[in-house]
Amino acid sequence: MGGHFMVEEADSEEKAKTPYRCSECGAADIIRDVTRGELICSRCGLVIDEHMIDQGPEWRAFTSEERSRRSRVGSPTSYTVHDKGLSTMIDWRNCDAYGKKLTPRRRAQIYRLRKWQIRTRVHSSMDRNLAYAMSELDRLSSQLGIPHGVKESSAVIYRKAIEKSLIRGRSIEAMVAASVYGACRMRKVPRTLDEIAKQSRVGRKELGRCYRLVLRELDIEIPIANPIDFVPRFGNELHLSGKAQRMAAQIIEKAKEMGITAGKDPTGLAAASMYIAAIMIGERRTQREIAEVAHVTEVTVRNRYKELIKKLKLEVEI
DNA sequence: AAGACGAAAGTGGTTGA
DNA sequence: TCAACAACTTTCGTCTT
Repeated sequence: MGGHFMVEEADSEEKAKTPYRCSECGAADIIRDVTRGELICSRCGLVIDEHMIDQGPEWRAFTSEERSRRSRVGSPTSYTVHDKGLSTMIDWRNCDAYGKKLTPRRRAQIYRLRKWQIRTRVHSSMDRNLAYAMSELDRLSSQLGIPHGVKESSAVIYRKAIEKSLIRGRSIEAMVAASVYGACRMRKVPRTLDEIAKQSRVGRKELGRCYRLVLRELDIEIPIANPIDFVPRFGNELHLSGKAQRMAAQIIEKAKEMGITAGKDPTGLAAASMYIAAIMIGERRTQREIAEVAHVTEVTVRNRYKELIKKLKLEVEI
């Protein structure tokens, strides 16, 4: 029993989501792997679309479109150009160059111009910060291999953080890292705190603190970590089939229904259900292999999967 | 010999007084 | 602010395949 439950349903759901069919085998059994930004045929493994992928450092070769998109969030990377082109000052007197009073219409225009000049000046004070932050964001996101969209979200979060002046007294690096973590959670492309901490010069503790601050001060809706989101990434690292991954997802789903997921490490849960699923499908992996990709210990995998089997009444011959 | 198992002690974070 | 607490980790000896 249960060996292939609901696989069909998963299929139709995917079909509804993506119009794609595999050009190799014609199957509509397409898996969307957000982590890698790929659409993959789960039957033959053909990568159908990898356009969502973030190619890491290469993206620095800006297209003009990309440059304009980036200028929305950041500033030029050079420290020297900040004031260039902005050095004209608008006089505060409402007179023209000859000392004549301005017409009301003209005055209104000048008023708007002044306003914008002030605004741009405020911006330029942020620029130094942003310039540094964005280059750090570049580095971090390419090292972590996160997709473009998530990076953009990170930038938006960071900007909000600046506007609320949350950066003061904290390191830029830490706040960038926290923004990235938040964006990953938001976009359901989970990275663990540890993974991010390892790539930045920020300790796990500090990163967690900053993240919580960001969470509290800017009210961003961030979905609670879902173990299922880890499945595709871990699954690919373990070379598990799509079938096994779906099975793991279903086990997690069941566990959630039974309410035994609260307070448990989501990565541990993902690891355990993948262990079970792999065995059920006949693609057994050792606890050690799984523990390694999930960054938890074998003991945790063990404890979780014992609990899952017991509570979910899964019968598995180990 | 590698993998799985579980006990015991330690660690960092949350909670409630 | 502090102690209790639950979850997770580390370590290690034993059992199983």
